[in-house]
Amino acid sequence: MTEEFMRERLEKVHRLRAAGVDPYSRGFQPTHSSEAAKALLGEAERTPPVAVAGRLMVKRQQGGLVFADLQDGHGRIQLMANRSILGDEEFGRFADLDLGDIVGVSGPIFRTKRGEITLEVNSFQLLTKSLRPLPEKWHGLKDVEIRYRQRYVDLLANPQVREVFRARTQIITAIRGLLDERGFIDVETPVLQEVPGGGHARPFQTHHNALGRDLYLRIALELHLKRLLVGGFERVYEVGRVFRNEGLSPRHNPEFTLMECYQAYADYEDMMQLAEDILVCSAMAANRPLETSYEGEAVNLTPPYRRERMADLVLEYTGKHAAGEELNDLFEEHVQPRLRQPTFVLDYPVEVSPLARPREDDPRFVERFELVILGREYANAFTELTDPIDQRARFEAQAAMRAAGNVEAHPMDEDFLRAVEYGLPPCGGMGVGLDRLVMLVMDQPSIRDVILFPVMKPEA
RNA sequence: GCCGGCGUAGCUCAGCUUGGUAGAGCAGCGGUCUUUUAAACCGAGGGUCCGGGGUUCGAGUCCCCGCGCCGGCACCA
Repeated sequence: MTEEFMRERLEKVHRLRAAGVDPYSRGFQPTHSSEAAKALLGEAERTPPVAVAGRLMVKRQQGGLVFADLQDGHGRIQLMANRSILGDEEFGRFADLDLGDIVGVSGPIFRTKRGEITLEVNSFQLLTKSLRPLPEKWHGLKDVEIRYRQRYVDLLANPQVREVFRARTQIITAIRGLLDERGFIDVETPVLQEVPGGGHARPFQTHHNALGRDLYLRIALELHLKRLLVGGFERVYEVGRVFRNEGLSPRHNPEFTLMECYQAYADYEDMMQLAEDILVCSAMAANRPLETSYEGEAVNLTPPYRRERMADLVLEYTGKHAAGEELNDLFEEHVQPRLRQPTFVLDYPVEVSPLARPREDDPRFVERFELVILGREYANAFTELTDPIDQRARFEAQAAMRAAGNVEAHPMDEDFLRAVEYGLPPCGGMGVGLDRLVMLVMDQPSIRDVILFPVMKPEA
């Protein structure tokens, strides 16, 4: 069927070329978007001619009239071609256009008897001939496999999907704006790294031919950003892709987008404030309310968020006094899934936080928090460890775990230690997984719904 | 990696339990129709039923293997 369909369209392409029409032409200049063209009419009966361009999505022929919906980057506008205006030949050419074709049209805007704001086609130009059939106009494209593999079809067939990705961009732009406004500078650090540090995750390995050595794709942004604080930048951030060689799930894509920021002379209390600001600014950027819901569950993102020490939460939910990795394990198993409203979980065990500053009153714990909403983490931050002697000891402890077979233990990074030995100012830092943030704000159930081209196995 | 569900026309879906060699709507094709809005009406088409094997006189349907997708677990601050 596809073969037959495409053969017919290809024959049409040849016929058009033979008739002197370029089915892949250019030079059409739209004067208005579909939205702007519709807005132009106001209360008037007719406007002067405008030019719009886009893809034909629906066609309805009524004898000497053809109605069609033209979709552009902003929305849709109805077109009406009239045989008695265009003449037989041009009208025939318009009626011969296919769904999926990209066309430029010119003419005045008016209102039909049914009240639909419509462009009366005075002239038109085929810009791009489409060779493949569009998904169904009413049900759209539902098959998730095609939606993810051929996102271009998903985007052109399902307007809500375009809105999600537009919102994603608006959220990230707003977060950048917030940080820029506060004096953070937007930097770029290496994706290809000798030592994949700053987190606990299995890295992707690659190879540089000319250097003749293996490199890793970064799993986090942290260690290079802190080097920049050593260099004298006092507030830095990066929005960047990181890569973790782990399983896939509705919450995990092997590559995802992380925002990390570091602020000299700040601590994790400041980062909590910043986290709240980022959540609020994200919801606003996407035009979503703070009192909202995710997959049907009510959630209120209005600050201030509850703050609880991890040890207190574990005691409350399990009745157990615990410390170290056991505390963290108990928290993750018994507490985190039950934290539904936004909660800052404070003061992690030092054993699971090799880059964070110990609490002065109890060095078994560090000044670290994670922001948990609906059982999921949205931010991870600490008052950074600035003592190079302690940092070296932490790395050595991690190296021992690594030697004992823990592949996710933090690797030794001598250059980072050297930087810290020059002097890292006291600072707070935070990381926010932006994909999951967009999922929350836009109420999307899968990370694949907020990543344009998620990782898939090969077809066939 | 393990467990479960799913895979039928370009798209959205029936048919599978109770085997008898495939159906609808939209899209496409041919025709009628000058203000339509999921938009009509008439007509003729269109399928390696994910792939491979097996059981059977006969498999879209039952069994086995494989592939892909979805979900859960494992993994994953």
